[in-house]
Amino acid sequence: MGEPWLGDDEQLLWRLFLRSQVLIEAQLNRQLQRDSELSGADYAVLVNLSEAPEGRLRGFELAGALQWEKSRLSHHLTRMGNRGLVRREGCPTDGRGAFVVLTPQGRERIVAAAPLHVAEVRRCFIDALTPQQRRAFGDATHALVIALERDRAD
Amino acid sequence: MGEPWLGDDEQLLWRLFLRSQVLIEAQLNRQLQRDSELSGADYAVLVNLSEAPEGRLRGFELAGALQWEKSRLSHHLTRMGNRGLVRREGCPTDGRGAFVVLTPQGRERIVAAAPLHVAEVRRCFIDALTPQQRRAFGDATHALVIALERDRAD
DNA sequence: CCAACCTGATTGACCTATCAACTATTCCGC
DNA sequence: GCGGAATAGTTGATAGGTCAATCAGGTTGG
Repeated sequence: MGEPWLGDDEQLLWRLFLRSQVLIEAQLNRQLQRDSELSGADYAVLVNLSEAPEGRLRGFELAGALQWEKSRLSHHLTRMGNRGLVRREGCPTDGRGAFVVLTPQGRERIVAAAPLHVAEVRRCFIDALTPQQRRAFGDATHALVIALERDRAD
Repeated sequence: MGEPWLGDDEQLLWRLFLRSQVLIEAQLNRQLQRDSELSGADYAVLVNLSEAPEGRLRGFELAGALQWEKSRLSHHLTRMGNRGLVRREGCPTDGRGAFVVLTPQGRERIVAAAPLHVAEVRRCFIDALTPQQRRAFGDATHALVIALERDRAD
């Protein structure tokens, strides 16, 4: 299926999708910064660590979960380390590796931030859609993610 | 509607949405860079200019269309200017303002890039969805954008 | 057992984005 | 018209992201 160019409806759909991305990302980053002094990236790191046993993960696990490049993770952890949110710890069983550990401070911060952030997600994403729209949206998004991941072959 | 925390299905929906954003953005940026040596940001600027009469827009119009901060636009235009893609031109009727103008080079580049990019959008977005999914998805995304824009009150 | 290769992670250079401060001009009410 | 507010745009400092190079520690085949 599919001719070259995009039809009007297809174009509209695409532009709406792009716009929704930009708007929602901006809105949520604003909320995090305002209420919790965290960036979206900070939040994602903290959520992953806080859900891991003992608040610790190997670097490559964290990078995989976030789908970040290792160098991005390394730089970001350095900055978060300077703010006292995380700490690096050598791995006893693999001399190359390191654990990333949530500090008590970091845990406090994510515990305080999460409810506010989730409320904002609900307010401007979940509650903006009717239950039918949510189902349809989830269905379509799922198809999209499947296709994109097959495409990347990862 | 809407209790505090998110249910499992809501959580899944949200994480799918985030993931689809990351994947599709990465995929399209890769394609643009590989085939046309343009970033997504470059492409967005060039599309907006190329669709404007005479390939020229006032800075604030361009910033509005892209939903960019003025300083981001200014920096980005400087860089694109250095690469010969756009040019700044004073505005005769408003001494503060400036036009951003597509150079012949810039037009060549966007004309060459667009078909390849559109083909990729079709391949990994449009064609990944069935016609019903497209309709439902468009409907939901539209609701989302409306809500977000009302929210921003802009 | 050791050379070649792979993996986990860091670093530095460079590019891009954001924020706050600033300049210059226009608009507006009186 | 004039003083203050609003608008258009630039700049510089700083934070964040990407790429290529590097390094140390594992792994494996001959």
